[in-house]
Amino acid sequence: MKISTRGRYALRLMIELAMNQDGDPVRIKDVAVRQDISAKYLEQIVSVLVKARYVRSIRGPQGGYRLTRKPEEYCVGDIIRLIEGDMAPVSCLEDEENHCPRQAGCVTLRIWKELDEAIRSVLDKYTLADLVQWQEELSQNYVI
Amino acid sequence: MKISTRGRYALRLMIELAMNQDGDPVRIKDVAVRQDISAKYLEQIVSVLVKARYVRSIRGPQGGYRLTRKPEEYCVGDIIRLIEGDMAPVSCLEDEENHCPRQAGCVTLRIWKELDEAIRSVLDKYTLADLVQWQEELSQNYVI
DNA sequence: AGATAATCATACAAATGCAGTAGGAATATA
DNA sequence: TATATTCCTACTGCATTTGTATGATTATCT
Repeated sequence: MKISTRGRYALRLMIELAMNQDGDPVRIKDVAVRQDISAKYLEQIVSVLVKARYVRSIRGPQGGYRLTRKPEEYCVGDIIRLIEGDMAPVSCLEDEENHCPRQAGCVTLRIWKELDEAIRSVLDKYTLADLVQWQEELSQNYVI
Repeated sequence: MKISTRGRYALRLMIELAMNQDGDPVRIKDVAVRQDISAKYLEQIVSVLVKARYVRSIRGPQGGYRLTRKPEEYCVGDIIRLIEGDMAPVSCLEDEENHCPRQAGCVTLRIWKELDEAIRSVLDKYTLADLVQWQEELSQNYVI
């Protein structure tokens, strides 16, 4: 039960954008180098973010990407779920209503629901702003 | 990020065994029918449980499987992890020590650690005895 | 002893998802 | 017009998942 590279890459990309919100738009190529990710692969990932209006793209030279909102308005769970799909640990819990015919007598479901809640609460607890702040704290430690 | 059928089937199998601890050994065939799982597939899963000494097998006619310990001595996480492998949400957290070269400057790691903890705490919170009890409560409700 | 009922072992296979690679089209800048 | 960037889509290799299939082994019962 792993988070895929797509989800993790998307989050790292979003952190980079959040940290450069005041400067020029951020190019995929640069992120790819800094984060050691295939640029072509990152392109596919960012295109999902663009379509969801999480980021805005600027084409042509001096182009790149920018967040459309403030970092504190993106919670980690939103980004992960957008790229990764539903994060429910079992498919019974994906939709609003459970379609599993066994659900009435299924005691394991109770565990999965609790697990789902736990996962959700961690992922929805932090925003990009938190991650940016941690990153800045980290960098400071290294400079000193 | 889903729990596989193998892990879920294993848990349901273990619940069946826990509920029949006093009676005859439980046959795979019967569990397969009741739980609507391929018997041959279940055989493969149970063999892992046998090798780990989570259950004992009795061969030949009137044979089947039995728990080796009391239901309250199996926590859900143990069963899931045995069948499913490590449940850490990222591979960096699989081993005792993190081998990722990026770890020192990786802020997302903090999220994944917290997520790992949350998952672990839910899965390790309940034992087979809890599940058996819930199952019995459920059945009662239907009888009345 | 022999038929039978169960577990045990292993190989195979179809489907799916993951993690990219590849090639080029579209667009904006200088 | 050359260039730098995003955008689009197809393809591919690999691993994992979810089983099937076949038969060997072992114990029981008549």
